[in-house]
Amino acid sequence: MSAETPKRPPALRFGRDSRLAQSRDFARVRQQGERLALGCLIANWNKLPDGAKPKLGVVTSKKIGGAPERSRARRLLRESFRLHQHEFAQPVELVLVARNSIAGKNFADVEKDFLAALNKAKLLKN
RNA sequence: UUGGAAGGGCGGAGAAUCGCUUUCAGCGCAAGUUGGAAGAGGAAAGUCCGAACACCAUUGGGCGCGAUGCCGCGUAACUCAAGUCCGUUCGAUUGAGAUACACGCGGGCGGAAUGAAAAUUCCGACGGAUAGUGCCACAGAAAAUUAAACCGCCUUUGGACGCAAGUUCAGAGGUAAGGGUGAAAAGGUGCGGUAAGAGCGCACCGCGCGAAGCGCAAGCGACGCGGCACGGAAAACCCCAUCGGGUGCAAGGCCAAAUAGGGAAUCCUUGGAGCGGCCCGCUCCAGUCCGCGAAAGCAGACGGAUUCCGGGUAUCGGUCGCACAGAUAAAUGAUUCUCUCCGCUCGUAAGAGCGCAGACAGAAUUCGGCUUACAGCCCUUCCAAAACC
RNA sequence: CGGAGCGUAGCUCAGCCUGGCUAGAGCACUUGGUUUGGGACCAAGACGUCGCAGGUUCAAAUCCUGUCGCUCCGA
Repeated sequence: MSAETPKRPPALRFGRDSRLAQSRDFARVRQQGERLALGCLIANWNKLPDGAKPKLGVVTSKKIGGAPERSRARRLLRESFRLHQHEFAQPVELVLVARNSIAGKNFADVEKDFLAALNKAKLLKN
């Protein structure tokens, strides 16, 4: 993970243990965690102790559109998290809520909003 | 060739890297890791019908409720049997049985449009109005029980006027041909008939009843009889016949260990908390047992069912293999390259450039149907226009 | 998976059950009056594919069928 082993970057995996799966996990993060709205998403997060794995949950409500739009929004947000999961300053439980404006956006736009939100929340390393 | 209508079909291809779900194989005590294979649709949608499947209820019948309502044929999941080919494709075997008052096809009958007709096209919730109750606004004399006299027509009585023919006023009666109202006025046309009229009589048409014959049937119907009785509407209530028990995979099951919470047992022993200055004591909790009642999990659920070979007590191993999405805060994604389709621009052309393969849309127990959405392309038939032969 | 309701003028609703009358009410809008001017008030006016399509009927906002959209509820 440190800069001294740049030859083999850490694996960008996103398995079951990187996801929030239960309703009470979502409720805990959204009630007790911190919150920030920016661009096409709303971020809720709860800091975890060092050494834990970061976890992600995505909420796509019916307001976004039909099932294809909701699935696409979820996949784009999840991919953004997957590609940048090792850049967190501290492990967090993160719940991303998609807003209406995400419909029709491509991956680059969504990734930009994702990084901007995390920067503003001071969750990234740099 | 272009445009339109109807019907049917397709709904990009190949590759690289990083990921996800399922599964197989290898390595590893395990966590895991490496490699292979597979991974959204014609509508997966709406949830509008029906079926399967599961559980609950159930002697039988009645009432009620709902659905269906011309005739014939056909069709799924499913079940059974045979076979074990094909290898991933264009197409993942064949045969038989079974169900549908889902639906499809064909036919009959009815209606509408076009037409001189024949006919063609389209549409039809297509049992019953003589089982009963109720309704038919406005207009009109009258709107359904024996129909009904506003104008008119005819006969006639009385009065007035007039030489008379006759005119007019009032009344009595006949009359449904004509006018007028209406969506609809109680058969139509013609001839006879009559004071005037009238199925009053006759012919044809229509209607009703019967019927040889034809057709699997719905039904058609030569011919005969009847003077005509039967308005509309059951998508008003209703009657008749047929069918339907209810709930739905969040159905319905299972769960080693452990648990929020709960119940039981027990104060013998142990720990903790409270009352108390301390001990004894008392109370509570945990420890013990029970337990799917919440979360989580397994399974239902997407299948190697079956055959053959070898050994065995159960059964195990191998082989062939009709299988070939199986998620659960819910996989099927991200980035990039090449090709092709289509559109636009430039160009005589070859071609070049631009446009995110660009529409509707994401499986959730399974199957069949219906309906709705849909960029672009292809095929068939028909119609119209233009060009050519 | 199952159930219930709604769609009528720019907005909020009535009328639908039991078909016919001019599709109506309030707010909003326009014009005129009143006032020094505005508001309020008075008078007049305009505003409707009754969500869409088809059917039944002489006649449909109303009855029936299909369809589209929206809202809510239960496990």
